[in-house]
Amino acid sequence: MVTINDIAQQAGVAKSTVSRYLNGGSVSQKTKDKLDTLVAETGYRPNTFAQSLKAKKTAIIGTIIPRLDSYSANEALISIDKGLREKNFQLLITNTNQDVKREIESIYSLASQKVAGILLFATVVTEAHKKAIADVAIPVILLGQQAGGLYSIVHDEYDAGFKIGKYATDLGHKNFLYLTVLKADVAVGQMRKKGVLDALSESKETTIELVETSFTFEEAYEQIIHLLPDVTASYIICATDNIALAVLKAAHQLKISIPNVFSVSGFGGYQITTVVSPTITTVKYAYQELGEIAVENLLLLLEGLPVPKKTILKNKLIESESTKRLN
Amino acid sequence: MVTINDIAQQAGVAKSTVSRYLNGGSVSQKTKDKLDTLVAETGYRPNTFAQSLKAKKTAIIGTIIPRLDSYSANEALISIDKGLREKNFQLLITNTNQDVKREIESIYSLASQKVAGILLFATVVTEAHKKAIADVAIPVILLGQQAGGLYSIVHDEYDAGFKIGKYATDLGHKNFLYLTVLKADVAVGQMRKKGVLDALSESKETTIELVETSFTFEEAYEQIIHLLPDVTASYIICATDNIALAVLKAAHQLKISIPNVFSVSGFGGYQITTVVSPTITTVKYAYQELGEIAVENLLLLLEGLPVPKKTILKNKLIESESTKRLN
DNA sequence: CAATTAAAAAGAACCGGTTCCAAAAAGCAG
DNA sequence: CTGCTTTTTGGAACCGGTTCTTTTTAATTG
Repeated sequence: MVTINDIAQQAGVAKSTVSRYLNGGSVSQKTKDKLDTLVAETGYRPNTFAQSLKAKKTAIIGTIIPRLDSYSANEALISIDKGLREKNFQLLITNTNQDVKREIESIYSLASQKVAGILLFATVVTEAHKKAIADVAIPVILLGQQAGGLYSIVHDEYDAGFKIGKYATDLGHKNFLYLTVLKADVAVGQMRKKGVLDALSESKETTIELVETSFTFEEAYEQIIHLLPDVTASYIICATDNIALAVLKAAHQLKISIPNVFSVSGFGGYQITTVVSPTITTVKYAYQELGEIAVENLLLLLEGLPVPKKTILKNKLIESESTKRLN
Repeated sequence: MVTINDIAQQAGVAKSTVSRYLNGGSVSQKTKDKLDTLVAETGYRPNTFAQSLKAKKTAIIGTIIPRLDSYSANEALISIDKGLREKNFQLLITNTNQDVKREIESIYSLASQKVAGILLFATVVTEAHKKAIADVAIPVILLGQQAGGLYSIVHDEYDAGFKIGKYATDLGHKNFLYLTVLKADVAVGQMRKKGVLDALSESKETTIELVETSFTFEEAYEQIIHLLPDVTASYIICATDNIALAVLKAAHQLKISIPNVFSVSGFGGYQITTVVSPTITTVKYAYQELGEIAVENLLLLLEGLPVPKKTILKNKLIESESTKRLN
């Protein structure tokens, strides 16, 4: 690989001159011409390590995502990528495969790679997270989860849950099955659920059964196909669209008609909810906006400017074919 | 940020001693203990830039993907990520947003970041690609597309197309609509199509109309919803599962019953084809295997070992509910 | 206990850039 | 043509690690 020294030597100038040339400093027309051709010929590109080593910083933003096939993370990543590109930052994506330990590792690992900032799609926020974030002296913004004292951008999970609960009881439903995810997930497992429960409790004589399932489609499907025949509820509230899809498939497999036997709704507003039949009632989250604000805030932090500790994003109920009025 | 010099100074030893300690060289128990606590206290982590600068290489593999929400790329990325992690390599993902110019840029950019190797999910392979790959003296493997002289791992596109064509004519279909993508895409736009056409030509009195559409669901849907009412064919061959999904949605919107009015099939074997109703007949590609082989071959190349220039992956026809026998 | 050997630590050079400062070259006015 | 200013260039130091060589310290042995 050709280095700045090679270029300097071939041009018969000092490497400091080449460096100045590369960075738009004052060089004579003569040496400029000489270096122009030399750089073009050799295809020379500065070693970014050497640059970053000297500069003590990079133009790289690290993102930590739980899964590579997460719809919500991908949607947000698209706008993050776009936003960063406009500001000449590079995006580094790290996958943790939903392993909390790897989330922590990734924070440290990104820090030793001297990324300028970190966007963390956390599943849970433990003390280890807080310690890691404090240890690495790098701006970190949590996405989709919140924790006291840390910068975070979150969806209004409680409101989303409440909207669904209200909507379902307004349709006249009384008996519910709620397919949730592990409680440790504060945003989905707790806030969202609390919204649902609060809304249901405003209506008379409602019952709700809680069953914990998985984020992944396959695991959820396996569980649901066994569970579905015994469901007596008239409305299944799924904690994510993925779970709702699993219910739909299981129902189709078991020849259970939706929404006639029971109504189903999800959370997320994944595009796929509009593609399947029946289309799924859901709450659409502002993933794209999440990404935009994440980039905006992170870049402000990098400049040392003040940024709100917590941003809450609005969502929207999308009424669709998978739910039915009872009264 | 704490550096090796800080550690050395606080421990009262030379930085070379600290380096030796960190890399498992011989150090006395006394200094070992001292450094143990010091490193733990300060949370010291070596600056990877400085390390890579000296080592003149990294343990990072760069991947270039056309879209962040590409199912096929994501499926492959999952196994790539897994494979690399096992070998202690890090994965760096670069998105090009389907911009060929950015594909080329990314190759150079990854090179100046001194990645050990590059996995390129190319959409097309131009001369500029070949030049870039030659310029950067780094192993590059093309995924999903092929080009003379370059390492590549591809799906058997021709065979996939032929399978669908054979299957459809066996069902008794004669009149086809083929929704394809831009011709510049050799793998999908040409090879796959050729397989279909060859299979159809083996059957008597078949007609086929070709219409070019987009890789993205939304664009394809917009086009198809206008086109569908006038379709006279009995079978719509979609060049990707995404397009097939768009046809399904448009049909549902227009109250056209599939497979009764016409049959529909895709290519890819996306999970979602098994979730929708009707489930979609498709050819399932070995994305996971693609990722595994990609990692395996790239690591062999890094060791200077011989690797086949071209690997062709098998695929499998998945017969499903979206297609119907005519005879 | 001195001589020999092994283990541990220190010191310097290097990786490939950037930046600061001093030196050289060029330009300009009197 | 001289002296002064401005522009261009060269040299050295530095970023934070690793590695090689040399020196110091500790252990072993006759």
